Amino acid sequence: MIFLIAQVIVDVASQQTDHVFEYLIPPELDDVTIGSRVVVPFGRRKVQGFVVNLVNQTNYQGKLKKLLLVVDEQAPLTPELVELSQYLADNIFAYRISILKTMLPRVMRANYRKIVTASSGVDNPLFTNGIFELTGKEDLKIIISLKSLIKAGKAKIEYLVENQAKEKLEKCYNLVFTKEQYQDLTKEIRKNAKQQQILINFILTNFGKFPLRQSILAQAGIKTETLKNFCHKGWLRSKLVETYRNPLREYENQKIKPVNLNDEQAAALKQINQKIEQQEAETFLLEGVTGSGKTEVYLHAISQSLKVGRNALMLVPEISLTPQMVKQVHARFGKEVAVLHSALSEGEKYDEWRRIRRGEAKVVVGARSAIFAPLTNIGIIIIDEEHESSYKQEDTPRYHARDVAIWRSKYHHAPLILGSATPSLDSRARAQKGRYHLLTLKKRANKQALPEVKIIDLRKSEFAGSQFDLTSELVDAIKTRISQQQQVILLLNRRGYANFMLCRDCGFVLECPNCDLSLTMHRDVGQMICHYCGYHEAIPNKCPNCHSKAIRFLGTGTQKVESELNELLPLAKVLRMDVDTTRRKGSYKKILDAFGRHEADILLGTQMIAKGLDFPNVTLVGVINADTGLYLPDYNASEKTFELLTQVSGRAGRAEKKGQVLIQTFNPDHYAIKLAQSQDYEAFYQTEMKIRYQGNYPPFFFTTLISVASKNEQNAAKEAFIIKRQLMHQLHQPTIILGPTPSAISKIKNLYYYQILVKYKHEPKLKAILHQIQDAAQEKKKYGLNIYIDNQPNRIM
DNA sequence: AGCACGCCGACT
DNA sequence: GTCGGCGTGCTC
Repeated sequence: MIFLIAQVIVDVASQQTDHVFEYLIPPELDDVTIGSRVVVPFGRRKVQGFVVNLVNQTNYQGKLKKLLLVVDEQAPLTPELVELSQYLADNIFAYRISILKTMLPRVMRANYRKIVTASSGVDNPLFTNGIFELTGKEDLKIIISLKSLIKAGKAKIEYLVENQAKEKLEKCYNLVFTKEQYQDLTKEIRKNAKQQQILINFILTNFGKFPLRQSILAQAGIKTETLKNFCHKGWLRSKLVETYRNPLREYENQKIKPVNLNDEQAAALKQINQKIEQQEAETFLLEGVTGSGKTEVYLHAISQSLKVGRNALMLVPEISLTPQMVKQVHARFGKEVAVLHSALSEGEKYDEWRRIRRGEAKVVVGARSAIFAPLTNIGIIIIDEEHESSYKQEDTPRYHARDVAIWRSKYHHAPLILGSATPSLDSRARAQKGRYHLLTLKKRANKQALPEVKIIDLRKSEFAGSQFDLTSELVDAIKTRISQQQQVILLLNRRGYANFMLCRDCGFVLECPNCDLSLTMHRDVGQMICHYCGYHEAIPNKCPNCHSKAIRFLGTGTQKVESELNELLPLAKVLRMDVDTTRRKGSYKKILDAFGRHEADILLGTQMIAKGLDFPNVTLVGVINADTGLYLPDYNASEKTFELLTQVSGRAGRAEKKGQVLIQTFNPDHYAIKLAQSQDYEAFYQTEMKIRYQGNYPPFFFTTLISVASKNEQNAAKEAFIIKRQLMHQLHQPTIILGPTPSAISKIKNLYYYQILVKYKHEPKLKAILHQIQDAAQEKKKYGLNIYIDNQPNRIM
């Protein structure tokens, strides 16, 4: 079927352009398909766009323009992804173009340039080599004079759409003679030309395997100069071929056999495999205690999917995409694996993505955005640590990878596994209702007992040293473990040295001038730093308000605990891991590798150390303050605390040696902490559900958060009230509308935030109303009002 | 979004 | 007169 017209979503993110624009397909571009990336004329500019449909009829009254270019040989988006973008646009209040762009590697975003070229004979000092490139930062005067030149026909403006995606090329060598002819050539080579002889022998022994890539020849010890020489003599011909930047190169040639499953794992797998074979969509919630071997079940399910000729997609949280984990999957599935995560360079991401798109990779492992991997024929989707909040993107498009996974699972008639030791209440409740199929793993795979967890009541404990951070009990336990050459993980969910500066005379707290937050003291850099906007100033030595010397730095961070440990345990080596020590690329891996080699006794860090780490020599986990997240004004504060404590406890005693966990808290009777102690997820689930029911919170209600931001506090509040009135007008019982209230951090980067929370059970009209609010938001942006809509937000603070 | 058109006040 | 400020409307 030949189509005449392409329907295109153009790369202009705005309300008024958030629909298809139609273009004629010129005969030379008849390779265009649904999902093609194209360049089109748009007004007097040129923009990139994506073809979402091909048709033969149009309702458009004006004259259609023609497509200018089809950018890629193979359409980057599959028809499935094009369809998915429409579903998401309807549900997450984002422009379709923003969704299409997030589905692709960053290098496939167009680079737009505007170039003014002088006509021949025009000599104007503005131009260099007859060209002036507009960057958008020029003086008004310059723009005016350029415009008048263009008007007078003395210059032309050109709009360029550049493709940033570059393929890596590698030199490759082709044969030009027959084997016999090469054999004859051997005689022409002088006896002392060792390099040439090596090469000719190589050619003869590897005959038939050519063309060969430079990298392979180099591995065989053949020098570039010799190859050049042969090409010069006409004995070989070189050409450039496309190659992949391979992030997994270092893992090549390792293959590990699957591990046998215990009866629980096998029973779970059987249910999953059945759905893989029958090609039926079903969501499984795999609830398994830490160390129960969920990963092994995933790997078997992936094998099964490959066995029936289908592909597999697996998501893991960014933080647990450690080399350890990637290695494991790669060792099992070898070259069929593609990985997608933030540690890859843009080029590597692009190449891994292309291997997937071309069907060369059958197993994809990646972080959140890998849920858009252009895999076809998916047989299984897995989301590990499904409770992780990082699966929801925090800025637009605010998609949740879990929702996308459910959509894709239905599209492909493939099962979806959501795995966790501490499932999100949402998922667990759905399993209760029968919407998900619950599978449980209660035993640890290596038959190790769960670690023994003890709570230390900070209100009646003795402290080691002069500070009130480390109890004697914890420090003694650390000493014991270190004396036995074992290692310790310590969690403190706060970075910096001290949380805030307080003046004892006037009560002044040093705050960020741009945000509604106190500044954190970072002693190593001598600065008070805002953790939200990065503002910093020197640490004061007297109160900035009353000039009293009686100032105190209160609240403990990882830096302070680090120095206390150095004081109390001068012989112990401590590695600190938080945002401050892992900012540089690769430093994360460096710290973990060093700890793995036992170059340190204690790993002290924020929540980034709580998840997925597997160090067999760690037998003690200490939580320095379990209360940091407990009283945040958010409905899921208990859930997050329980999750964190359970996850971090799971780091202890993963091998033969029994683990021990010590949790320091001021709230030893809080249910989240008590149940984390007994590591009883089911009991926590039951308790928390009652509280959610009483408070009308998820999973009993759906939520949507609408926030309004403005430089002017009154304007933000006023707009929020207008929106509330609009909602009240159209929504009914039992929908609850809370607010507007200032957000928990009412000012960030000099913008004031007001928010409204809509809690609803069934509100079919809500989507339409929110779309109206979003449409109106475009207009209000002009007056400095930003309106954000977040469906099922992670946080409602 | 970004670009042009068009209408109105200010200034050489 | 015309320069240039911003409001308005369109892009297949």
